[in-house]
Amino acid sequence: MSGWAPVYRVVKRIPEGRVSTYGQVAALAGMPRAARQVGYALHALSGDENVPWHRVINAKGEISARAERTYADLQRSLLEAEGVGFDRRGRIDLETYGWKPRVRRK
DNA sequence: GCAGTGACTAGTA
DNA sequence: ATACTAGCCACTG
Repeated sequence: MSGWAPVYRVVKRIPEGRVSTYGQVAALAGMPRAARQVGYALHALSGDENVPWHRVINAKGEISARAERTYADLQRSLLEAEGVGFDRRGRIDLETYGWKPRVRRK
């Protein structure tokens, strides 16, 4: 166990049907420049933890790709089950977005 | 302690 | 809009 408790606490605070970004979580956890570490922390999650890791996405409003694509698909399924909508490009719909993405959509 | 790595971001071309 | 680059910071070997 490492010092990721603040990160997990913040992630647990994300309401159902909403999403947050790595950078936002990092900032709220007190490590504004450690967005990458947030991803690492979630990856290190055993799964038994009660952490809604699927509500954390990148600044573009998309699900970040990782080694195994199956987990990305699972994340999308979990979000859709909570009522989070996706557009054709795989972006989260602004309706369910907690804040605006940094990049403009087409 | 140094080098490589990654579920990130912001900037530039 | 996409592709590449440079910072970023904690973990691993």
